[in-house]
Amino acid sequence: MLDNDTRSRLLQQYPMLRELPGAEQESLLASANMMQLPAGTVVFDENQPCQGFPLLLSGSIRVIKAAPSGRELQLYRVIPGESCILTSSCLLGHTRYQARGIAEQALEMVLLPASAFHAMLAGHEAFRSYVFHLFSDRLTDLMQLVSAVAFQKLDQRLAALLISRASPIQTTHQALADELGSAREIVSRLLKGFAEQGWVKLGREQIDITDATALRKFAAL
Amino acid sequence: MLDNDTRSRLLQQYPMLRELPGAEQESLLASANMMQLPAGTVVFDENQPCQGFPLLLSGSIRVIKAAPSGRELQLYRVIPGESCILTSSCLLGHTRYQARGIAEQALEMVLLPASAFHAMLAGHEAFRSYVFHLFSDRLTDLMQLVSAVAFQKLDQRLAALLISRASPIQTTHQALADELGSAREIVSRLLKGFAEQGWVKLGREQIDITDATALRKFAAL
DNA sequence: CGCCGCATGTGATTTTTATCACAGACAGCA
DNA sequence: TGCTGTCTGTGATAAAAATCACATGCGGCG
Repeated sequence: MLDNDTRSRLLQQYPMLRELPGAEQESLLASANMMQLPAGTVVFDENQPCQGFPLLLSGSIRVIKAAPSGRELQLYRVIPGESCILTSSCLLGHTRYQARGIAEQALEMVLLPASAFHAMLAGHEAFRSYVFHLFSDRLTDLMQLVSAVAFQKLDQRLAALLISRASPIQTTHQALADELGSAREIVSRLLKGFAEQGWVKLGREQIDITDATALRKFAAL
Repeated sequence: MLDNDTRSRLLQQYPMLRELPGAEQESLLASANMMQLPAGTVVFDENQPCQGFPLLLSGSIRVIKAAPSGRELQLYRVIPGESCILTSSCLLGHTRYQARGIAEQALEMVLLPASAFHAMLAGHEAFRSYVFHLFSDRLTDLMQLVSAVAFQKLDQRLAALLISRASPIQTTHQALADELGSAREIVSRLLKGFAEQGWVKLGREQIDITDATALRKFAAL
């Protein structure tokens, strides 16, 4: 059961819900639950069965693969409005999660029970189309990622990662390494190289991009 | 327009089509086209717009990412009954292909026009469910692949590839390398190692697995 | 048979990434 | 102010892969 404020935020983030007939919308929201999770929470984990369909209101989820060695690689990030396609996949295929989801910041999300998810999918074009597009986008992302991991050198991937963020990038080298699936020392050394080229300026937990053009060019090839 | 033989093969490979009401089925099949392509044909390529939805009757398609260097990596293989999810993704997202599809053997396939695909998706639960499951399976595959490429050593990946095939494996080292996204020499050397362990016996364009258990164990970890 | 094209073996070398092992540095806090 | 935990820099080394450069060899075909 959701309060009015939550409802309106939900409808704002997920416009497709607005297309539901009123009664339907009512029963859907009645069956949903609000959840709040602190940053760092493992939202779901590999091999775990799937609870329901999450609709993110605030915060973000890093979806990662963890290697036994402790290294990890980010598959993608879920932001409000996007929901988590991996969950759809689990719910549809009745399989288990194949990755881990970690709350990057504190999360607010609404959890739709599996039954509601299936009903929505069966009954509502808007919802269906939303889920299809999610799938489609993720598939594209993942194919890009595979290709990058297989064929690109780490320096290029790092450069691409940097330019994908707004300039004073506040993060640790370890976090960047985790996103790229590499080790912290490597990232540190590469960043040092970039700094020597005058492309970035390094500080503690901060990276300023000073020559985005050069970085971009380097990332492209 | 399809002949009767093609129709019956289609319905056999794609049982979900049988669930369509007769008239519907009729119009669908009327709009479809039969295609035959020789082995080696590039069925679709990166950055190309999408023609329609393929239903494979025989043969198989290797879906790959090609690096500028000439190296390539197989993302997955499409076999009859499976269709090509990448195409769905294109049709749904109105984007272009993000990979290349190559006919591994001669293909027979039926091409559904985009309009028919959309109509089916909107109108028929069976078809929808079919497409959703395809998406779901591919997503799982791709996540596995990313993880393998990022974290596993080539020898393990090669071992896994070998045990996934029926024993006298008829292929070239180059083809294996292309599937793994690596170079021929590496595969040759690794195979030699496996042979020295007594796990396989090597011949020209042929690999016999002599100790599947050991290979499997090695692949697992 | 002899030749040609592809498939494979292999050494040498380089590049890239990972690992290990610390040292210094900074920030917040007691 | 001094301590502590985290973040970062760096050298040394190892490991894995890629690259280059040929040699060898098999098989089919003219």
